Amino acid sequence: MRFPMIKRILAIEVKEYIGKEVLLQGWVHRIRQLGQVSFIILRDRSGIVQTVAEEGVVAFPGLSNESIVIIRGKVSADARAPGGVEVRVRDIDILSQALDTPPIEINKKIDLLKTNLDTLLTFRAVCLRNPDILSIFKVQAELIRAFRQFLIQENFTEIHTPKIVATGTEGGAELFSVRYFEQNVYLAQSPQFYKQIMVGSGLERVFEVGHAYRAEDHNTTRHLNEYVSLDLEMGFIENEQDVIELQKKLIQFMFTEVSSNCAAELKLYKVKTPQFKDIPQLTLIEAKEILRSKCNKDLKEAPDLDPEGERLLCQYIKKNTGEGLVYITSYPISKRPFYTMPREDNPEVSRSFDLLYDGEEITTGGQRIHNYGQLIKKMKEAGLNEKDFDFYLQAFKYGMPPHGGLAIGTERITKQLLGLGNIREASLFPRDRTRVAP
RNA sequence: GGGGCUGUGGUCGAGCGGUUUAAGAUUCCUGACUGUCGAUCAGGAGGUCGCGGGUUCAAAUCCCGUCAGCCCCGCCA
Repeated sequence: MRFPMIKRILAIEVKEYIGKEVLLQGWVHRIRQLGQVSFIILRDRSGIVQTVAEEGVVAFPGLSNESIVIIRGKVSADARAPGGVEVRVRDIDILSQALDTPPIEINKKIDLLKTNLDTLLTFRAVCLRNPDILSIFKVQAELIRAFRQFLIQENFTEIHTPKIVATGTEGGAELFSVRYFEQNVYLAQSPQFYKQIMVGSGLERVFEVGHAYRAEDHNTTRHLNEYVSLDLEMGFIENEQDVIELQKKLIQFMFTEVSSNCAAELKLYKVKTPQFKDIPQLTLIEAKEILRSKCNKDLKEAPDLDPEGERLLCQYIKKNTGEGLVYITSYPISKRPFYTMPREDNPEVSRSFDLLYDGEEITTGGQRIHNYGQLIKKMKEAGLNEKDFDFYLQAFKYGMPPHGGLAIGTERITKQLLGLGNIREASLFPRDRTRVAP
């Protein structure tokens, strides 16, 4: 170590050290060489800062983009520098040299970077260095952090439930099968049963940030076979409206936090968080009627909206109310899992809901059945064997409060917020129909 | 699972039977420039046009197969 006396500072802190000697460590983001003066742009976790080498870069053989360096120099205020401050290079040490030119352009702005998604994913480790691409995951981390903070404030307890399970939530068709010593097990498609059990355990209010696995043969811009689910479940509710009310506050909090803590990242993607007053609610029947009468789309007897219907409906709602989100409620019970609570006044209609955000579903939730006998009956009707679900049914047999919950798709809300074209962009290392590496 | 489409230097792409020695942009290398900030200017490097077969006097271009990828639908977070 050549400069043991000086502590490292970050790029963002340079402006606080005008006139002082500093030590920076980071990546060579870009070199601009002009005759006898060279600009070396340094990148670290806090951002980028300009350094100036008066004698040119020839004094530092081996210096190239992406090499890891230690730069020592004096901070000077200069109106010509970006941000009005720069570091006058005294010395550079190369900690780790980049041996080759990166396959994609790391220092390019996102709107100038024309690289295809497939290439970006193939060179994922390299392309994540691009600050604009990396900022997607700063926003995502903030969404998750805010989700966690809000729920903790609301007295929820964070739980971690198994992803290796013996049975699925709905039966087994969309589950990945895994060899587990001498038996066959599955990857959990949802923490549904476990979070309900934990409501019954006495925690009342629980949440989980965890992976969910879907062995569905889909290949679209909004599906992953492994995704991060933001789940919550709460006891002692009146009905699904209590869950919706909580989620409205939750979503508002998440967006407010991202808006203030990720302002630069949102600006980069030219987006703003939705500034909703109140998220409107439509029953499925009302939604279909709007589509039929206002959007010239007749879904007839369809038990759900199709993707085009979701897009058109959101456009209509935005035009007429300014809201970017909309709840769809009262789905037919036949379209929902067996544990979904039916309405007392109409057992064909469920107390479940979806939340659409700019034309795409980001949440499904609802009230669940808490009556043991009713649950068994529904389970049998769904063709499931109650013996396989004894671990789950125990929670109900000995008394279960009325409860409900929901799940938010992390990659989906990230994609919708940033206006990304493909959900794979919102996953660090996406798992889709064919991609299992990197 | 069904349907549509695309594979051309590191990256992005034009060309879609014959003056094509495969355009252009960007990256990279060399040179010029003491204030760049998508630097600029000059020069240079980099491609058996995904792979295999076929049609033709002639194939990046047409046909078949194959592999890879993208998009839409069903389903869902």
